Amino acid sequence: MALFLEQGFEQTTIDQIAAAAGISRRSFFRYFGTKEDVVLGDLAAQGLRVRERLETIPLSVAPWDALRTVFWEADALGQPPELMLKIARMMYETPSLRARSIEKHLQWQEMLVPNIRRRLGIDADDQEDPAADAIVASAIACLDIAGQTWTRTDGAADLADLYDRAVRAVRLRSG
Amino acid sequence: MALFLEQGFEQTTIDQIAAAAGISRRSFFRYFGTKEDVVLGDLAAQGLRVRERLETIPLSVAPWDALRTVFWEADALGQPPELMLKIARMMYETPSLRARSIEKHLQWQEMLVPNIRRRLGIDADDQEDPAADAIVASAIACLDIAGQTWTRTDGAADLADLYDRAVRAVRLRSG
DNA sequence: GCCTCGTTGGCACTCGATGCCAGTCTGACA
DNA sequence: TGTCAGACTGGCATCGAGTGCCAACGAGGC
Repeated sequence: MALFLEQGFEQTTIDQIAAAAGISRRSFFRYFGTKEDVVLGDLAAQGLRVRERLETIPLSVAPWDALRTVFWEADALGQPPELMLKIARMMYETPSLRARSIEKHLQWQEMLVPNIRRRLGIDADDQEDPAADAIVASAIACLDIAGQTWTRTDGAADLADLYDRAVRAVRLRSG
Repeated sequence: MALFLEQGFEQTTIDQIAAAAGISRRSFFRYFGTKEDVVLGDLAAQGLRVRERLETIPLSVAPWDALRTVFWEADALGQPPELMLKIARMMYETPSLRARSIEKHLQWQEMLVPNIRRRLGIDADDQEDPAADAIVASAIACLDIAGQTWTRTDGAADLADLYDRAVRAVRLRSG
């Protein structure tokens, strides 16, 4: 990660990473399927945690409220904000990273939709209703936008607050 | 495209495409920056058209209504549905294609947000308001979900109708 | 001491993508 | 008609990501 931040993601080769980590190039690919996974590896595991947490929330809670809750509990940044900001900025500026992160978020989608479908009372074998998918996709989009805005303001604004404002804008009748 | 549909996107090499097109491998990369561009090349141009069309819609029209209008006018499929279905299915099933298509849609985002900001009356130099970004991102997410649902139902449902249902689900107060 | 299994590293290879250079074609111009 | 510029093309070399295969090493069980 230090190498990435120092000289850029695309400019850093696997050879450099392997050398810095004291392992062989071949071993690197045993731990990380792709170069992007070094940065985005947590996202997959985080998705699992979000899903598990979502299951514990009563089905009576409306989709948007339930999603809002689980997003921020599973967040658990744990890293110093200054570092997070640098990583986030790299993510938003590197096309391949950005694409992969969205791809990972699509996996979140698959993990969360079944629960949201139940929440909406949609038949399990109804393939045609886009409601649950749309809500989850929009919620994740808002999460993404919140992060993007957060980086744009150099971390000045509060992430959760930005998310709320994003959701409000999307769902406001006057929009 | 025939090669892709026949043997799959990833299984098709540039050499095969070049040979089939009667050009050299090197020339291929002069026409298409990447292999994905063969499938997704239109998306970029389509984005430009969407933006231009959006500019012609009075600022008094609300964001969601304006976006809905421009999405379907710039659609212009023009292809037989059976073929579109196969291509769409390939797009949703091939990770690299899916990632690139999302990347292209992110470019749409950048193109459309300024107009939506004006529509919402947001100051041009207000970096912190996520409203316009959130609306555009959600709308594009709904478009994506509509397409995905459309493929899942083998093209049975109407695409525009699916989009409307997706948006309605997202914006419904009871969600 | 032997055998097994998991981890590792090296090697070769495929494939996407890029830079460089030389050849070809066309159209303008004297 | 000869020539010159510029666009298009192909071939070549190269880089970097990612994969398959096999041999070597080391820890632990029997």
